[in-house]
This record gives sequence, structure tokens and C-alpha cells, in this order.
Amino acid sequence: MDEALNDDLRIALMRIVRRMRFERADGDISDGHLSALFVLWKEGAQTLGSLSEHERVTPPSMNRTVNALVESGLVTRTTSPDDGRKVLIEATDAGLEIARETKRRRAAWFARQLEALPPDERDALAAAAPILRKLADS
Amino acid sequence: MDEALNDDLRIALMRIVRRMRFERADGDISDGHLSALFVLWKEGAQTLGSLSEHERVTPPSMNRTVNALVESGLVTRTTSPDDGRKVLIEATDAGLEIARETKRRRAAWFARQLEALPPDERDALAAAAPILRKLADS
DNA sequence: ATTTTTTACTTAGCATTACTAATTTGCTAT
DNA sequence: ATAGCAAATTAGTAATGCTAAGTAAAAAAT
Repeated sequence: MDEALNDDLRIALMRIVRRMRFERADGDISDGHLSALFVLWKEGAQTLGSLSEHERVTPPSMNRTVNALVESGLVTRTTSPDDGRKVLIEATDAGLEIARETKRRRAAWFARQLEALPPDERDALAAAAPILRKLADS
Repeated sequence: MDEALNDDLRIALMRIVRRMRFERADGDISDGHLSALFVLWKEGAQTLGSLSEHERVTPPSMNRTVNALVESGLVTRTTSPDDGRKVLIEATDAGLEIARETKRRRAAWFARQLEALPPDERDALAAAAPILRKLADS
């Protein structure tokens, strides 16, 4: 295994992500709140348990996040009709809009970075993107 | 600009990094502490101010991090010889070892992911790595 | 059918770490 | 020497993570 590849990729990913996290929708939305909104946007309504698993956080922690989001009107909390123990969390229109706006900003920031590259380098990234995506989803 | 490239790359980077952060040296070392140790390892002794800038954190926050690291014996704090206001933070051997061990673990985890790929895909990543690295450092 | 166990969420209390505002100490012009 | 600036620190607050303990619904066992 090529050690330079490993090092370069790891370090690059960490740095780019760290920078990208600063791009978010206006307002006092935190990274944790945003991350939960993204899951609800992309995967639809979730139980508290599945949300906390997805975010790798304990249920009490996620509960607090959800409380804050409900208070801000960004998600709703409803008891599951088929299992009274479960609670369904769903993003409101306002919540979805924040997720979309943040996505737009991150995409725009990233697009600016990509536009600065010569075409051949962009091609190389285009070739790598689906592979990284596969790796991320595995 | 290719939108799929943008989306795939952004999402992949976020997910991979999120996963990788879980790989760290044994003990109760936090991500923030680790990150500071990495800077000290890679860039050598730093003033508190430059450390906080590097980590994009306010000086008081970094000060508290440094206090904790000093208490754990992972860094030392010495007044700068040429400017009595400044404080030089330097990693101890124990601190460096934690940084190195974490790097080893992350590299090993990443290597396992890479090894699962067919050679042509690995080549594509190898071509992309320096470009991402350049992008990260810009 | 009732009791017991398990599951899912919630509440309570604590630790960590981020922030801003204010303070201390040292340097650098006048 | 002293006014002003810079660097670090302290104090106080907010956000967010955790574990432990509690409640309510469902499932399993008798």
C-alpha cells in the first residue's frame, strides 16, 4: 500500500472538511443540529433511536438536540402510530430550508475551489469522486 | 461545474472524516486535544496565539486545552525568551507518542479501506490525492 | 389474564469545551 | 515615564457530550 497516497488523502480530507464545516446557513445553527437536519432531509422522518445511531450519539444527547430543534420550529416530534414507545422526528419546511441553504453554501464554496483547478486535475477528481463515495458508504 | 462531482466529493469527504475521527490512541484523549498535538508535532513549538489561530479557536479556548494537556504531561508551557508576553507550547515525548500512535491507527484504518479497492480505483485515488492535498492547503 | 422483561424515549446531573468580557503582564511609542 | 498596544489568562455563561435512573408501551412468559 502506497504510504504517500494514504497520508495525502487522509490529511487532505481532514483539512477540507474542517474548512467546509464553517459554511452553513445564516443564524445560530450548530453543526450537530445541522447534521441531524441533513439526515431528516435525506432519509425522511426517523425515530429518535435511529437518528442517534446515525449520528453516533447516545439517545439522551440526540433527545436534547431534538428538543432544541423542536423549540426552534425546525422539526416536529410525533408519537409513532404503530408503536407508542417510538417517536417520529420530521423536519419542518423551515428545517428543510436550512438544510438546503447550507448545502447550497457548501456546494458553492466547494465549486469555487474546484473552478480554480486546471481541467486535467478536475478530471482526476471526477474520476476519484465515485470511488470515495463508495468508500464512504461502505 | 459538474454538480455530481461536487456533491459526491463533498458528501464522501464528510463521511470518511467523520468515521476516521473515531480512530485514535488509547486513553481519554479528545479530538481537540489530539488536533493540537498534531500541530505541535508537525509544526513544532507554537505560541498560544498561533496555536489558537491554527485551530480556529479563540485564545481562551486554546488556553484551556493547553492547561489540560499540561496537566496530562503531554505538552510543556514556557515563556518565550525574546518576548515575555508570549508563551511557547511544546509537545512532550508522551504527547508526541500519542500523536504518532493516532496517526498510525488512522493510517491503518485507511489502508484497510484502500486495500479493498481494485487496482484501477486505487490508481484513480492516487492521482487525486495530491490535487486534494493542494486544494486543502490553499 | 396477569406478571415480568425488554425496548424506546426522557429526565437529571455532571464533565468538557466553546464563547465573550474583563484582567494581568510585558513590550513599544512617544 | 507613561500611554497605548499585544499576548495570555481568568471568570462566567452556553451548548453538548456522557452515564444513571425513571416512565411508558410492547412483548414474552407463566
